Amino acid sequence: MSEPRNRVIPETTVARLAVYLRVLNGLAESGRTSVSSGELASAAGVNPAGLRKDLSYLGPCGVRGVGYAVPALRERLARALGVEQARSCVLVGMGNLGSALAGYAGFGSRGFSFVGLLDADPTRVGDVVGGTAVRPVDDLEDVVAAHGVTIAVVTTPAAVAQAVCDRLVAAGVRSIVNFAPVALVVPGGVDVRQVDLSVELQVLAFLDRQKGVDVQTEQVALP
Amino acid sequence: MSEPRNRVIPETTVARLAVYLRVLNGLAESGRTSVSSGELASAAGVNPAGLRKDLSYLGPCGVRGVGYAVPALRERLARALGVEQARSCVLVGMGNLGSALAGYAGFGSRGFSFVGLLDADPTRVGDVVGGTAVRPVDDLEDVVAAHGVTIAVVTTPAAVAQAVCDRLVAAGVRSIVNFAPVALVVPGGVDVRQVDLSVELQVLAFLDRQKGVDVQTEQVALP
DNA sequence: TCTTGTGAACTCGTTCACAGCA
DNA sequence: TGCTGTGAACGAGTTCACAAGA
Repeated sequence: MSEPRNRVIPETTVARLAVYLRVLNGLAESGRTSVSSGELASAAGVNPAGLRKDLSYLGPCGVRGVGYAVPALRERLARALGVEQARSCVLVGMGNLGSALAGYAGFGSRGFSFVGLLDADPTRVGDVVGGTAVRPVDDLEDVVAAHGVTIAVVTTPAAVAQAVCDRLVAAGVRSIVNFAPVALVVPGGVDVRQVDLSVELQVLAFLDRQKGVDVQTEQVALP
Repeated sequence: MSEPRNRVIPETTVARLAVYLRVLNGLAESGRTSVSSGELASAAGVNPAGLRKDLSYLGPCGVRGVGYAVPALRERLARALGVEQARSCVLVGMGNLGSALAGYAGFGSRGFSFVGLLDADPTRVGDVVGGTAVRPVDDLEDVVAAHGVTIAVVTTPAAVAQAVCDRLVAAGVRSIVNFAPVALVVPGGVDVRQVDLSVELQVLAFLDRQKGVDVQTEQVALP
């Protein structure tokens, strides 16, 4: 059988599979029909052996001595990631970041559709972002129930993120991406992925400063 | 001495140190003067032992039997992360996401200042975001040189990200946070941190779907 | 006695090297 | 011959358990 094996797929691998799928979509658009692990790996910015190991979690999906068939692999990945049918999500907090995410066309093509954009600010309610009208946050429970939403994105101010999270969980949401800079407390069975944009910058600054120190040290060491 | 040891600090630890610092800032505002590893860990969403190990890279900074002094630890972390003096950054691509990042007040308080906001679209040039005026992307080299910028944020469309990256590197930038969904190719000595917002959502969707499957399986298994 | 600091064990993910097969 | 698929070696990071010390 070519069905996925009973192995559990590590989260790190799932994240990379999503990247491979994005690259394959680009290749398919260019009319490419076949690709090697080396080429795919360099386009995705990973090690070729690692890419093959990642794909091996889905069972054999290439041809030895040749490479991978682009359309077949694309379909295989899409199915493994569950991108075949669009998944309904809600987004709470239509500030700058929330608006950016809601307006990002990339989500639609990757199997996500925002069925609810919610904000507590009455002046924002009614705005149309990415084709969807912003609704008052009081509608949260209604929207989640009406569409059977299980995935939510939180882009509220930190101060209200936990309260919003509690309401989402109570309404039936089981998976949350949190952009607010606080650690959310959730009951078991609920997944939270914490994304802190300024941490990325801070890590980079740390590495950058180390480079600077190294350069200084070298300069001091030189005559 | 209480100076940092010569150990190399893992990137994963650096990222968490930034989170601890954020939590400490909140505690300091509340007037808290002392905190235990357990409390700090739960506020940051990590394991207490791991937190202590993270802090130990900076050398001993707590009091056994008591905990950590909030102001002292705050200063220690700020110094380790290099947040004392503001670092100059440029941001290229003032679309939705770029505007959101540029307008995010959190960066200022965390030691970053955007000295250049650049965009290729003439209709955006002149807009003021977060107190800084948007300039044409042609000014890239001038801005980088004038401020000695070594850190850049790329929020352009994917199609032009590599070209922008090449210009940044040629101008002297050594550290890049890339939000465009392509793997940037850079020479040695240049760090790139790739952030793909839709990958977060995709991983979450995968986990969410697995839960659904598990539930279904359970339901099938029930009488 | 309480909490920190840390070596040691362990788990997880990555890399390597080569067997397997068109 | 060439590239995939994968067990095995390796290394990084996390967790544990306890010694050290206020």
